[in-house]
Amino acid sequence: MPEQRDLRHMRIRSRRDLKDNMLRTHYSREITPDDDGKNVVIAGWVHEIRDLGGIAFLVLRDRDGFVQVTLSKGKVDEKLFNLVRSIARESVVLVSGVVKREDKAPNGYEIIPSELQVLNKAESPLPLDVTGKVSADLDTRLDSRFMDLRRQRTQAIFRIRHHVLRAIRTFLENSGFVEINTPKIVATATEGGTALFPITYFEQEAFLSQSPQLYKQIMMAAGLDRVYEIGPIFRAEEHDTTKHLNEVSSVDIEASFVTHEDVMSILELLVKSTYSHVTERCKHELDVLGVRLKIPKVPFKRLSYDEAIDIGGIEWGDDLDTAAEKLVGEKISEHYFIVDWPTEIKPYYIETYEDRPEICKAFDLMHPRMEIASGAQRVHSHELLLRRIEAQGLNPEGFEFYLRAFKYGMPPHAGWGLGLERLLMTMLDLNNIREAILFPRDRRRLSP
RNA sequence: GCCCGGGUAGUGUAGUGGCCUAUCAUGAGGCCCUGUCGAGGCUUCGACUCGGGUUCAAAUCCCGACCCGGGCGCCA
Repeated sequence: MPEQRDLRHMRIRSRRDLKDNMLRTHYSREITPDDDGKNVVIAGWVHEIRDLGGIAFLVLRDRDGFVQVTLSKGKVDEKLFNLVRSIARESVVLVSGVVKREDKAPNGYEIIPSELQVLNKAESPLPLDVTGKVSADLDTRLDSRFMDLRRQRTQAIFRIRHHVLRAIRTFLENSGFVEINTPKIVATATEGGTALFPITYFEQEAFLSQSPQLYKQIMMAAGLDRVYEIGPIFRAEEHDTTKHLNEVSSVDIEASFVTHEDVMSILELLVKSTYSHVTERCKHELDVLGVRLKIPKVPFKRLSYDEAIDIGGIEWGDDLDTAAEKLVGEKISEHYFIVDWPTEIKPYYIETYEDRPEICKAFDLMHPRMEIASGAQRVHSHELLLRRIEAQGLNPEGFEFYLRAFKYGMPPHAGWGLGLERLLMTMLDLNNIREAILFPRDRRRLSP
């Protein structure tokens, strides 16, 4: 059983052993001046070559940073010296050599190479400048996203995105949430408003999911109590702004035996803990982006819809338009909630106040720049839910799979959905939401 | 979809009727240079989105198409 032997072999390997079997022995950050005299193999991209005639410097870039490889004429093999001078930037190389402590070198050390392999040549000219000397338009950058991601700034954004996701998962995990995955190919719309992307599902009509709303609610009937999902949602709206995308990453939670107030606390604590985590773990990245994070204080301000429209200068029953959103944002100037929305402008599945059915237990989480999340206490009575669906002019037949879950013991529950890209965009003060997603899908962009 | 602005070397820009065989930076090619770190010096290469029109003359003005940016709308 050769496979079994391999598996056993794998299991006893330490990290060190594994590394010995890889092309490189060290990432740039793993080398210090104290490694003076040590043999290392480093690998990465040729960031720059500075050829001074008698001495040449190759700046090698890997995931973690830069390493200077120094070649002095007469001290290294002449073939190697000439090879280095001829390599096109952004080519992929493997360098074996000795670490030398050197105060004149950028990190206090440099590599004196004994061998250099060009693993893959890069064509020239490059589609955009990686070093940061010349800027490029977002459109140009997105066309060559792989190259754009080699730039420090872009990479910083996506490393922070990784840490934001980690922080969210850790927080929800510690709060008793179970991660789930729900279908992205669906048969019906979740709610009335937003447009859906139709797709062909064998001989049936189907759509890309606009929200996991219905499925996460069904999970409340499954008795999981607290669930969350981080996944894509699709909206076929023809919007063309710096804060909308047609494919978004949504962070959704749903929890049983709680009120909308409870999930609002969870949401504000999650935002706060995400900011803290990023502040602690992404110092370098924040520095690259020139962002100084202020960790928001909880509880966030609660603003009623009535107060919000008063500041925004709009009529009762209207949703906040861009101008109103801006006015309120400027006035509050930190994260806040808008609560107690008119029932008629929110979806059917939101619970109304018993004494005032014209307003409902919905909330939006706002950053001064824009909305970043919305949620509510849900209707959990089958009878009431059916009436609300009909009242919104929707056909209950399409919701049969959903309504069934409310017939056999559905607990009271509440939840919310948070736009990951908007969280990132507001956190890092990015001016376009497309900066916060690797391969944005918008009205005109379907590739790469 | 509407309003406004724009499209110039691989990239980012200057140029609003003749001074444009088009500026600057970056890059690429060649030469010089033994401590660069946005290396430097000399040198060469490389572009007016497309189609139509006005004019003696168009990168520049007009019309149309396509594309891009900003604002708004749509949208939770």
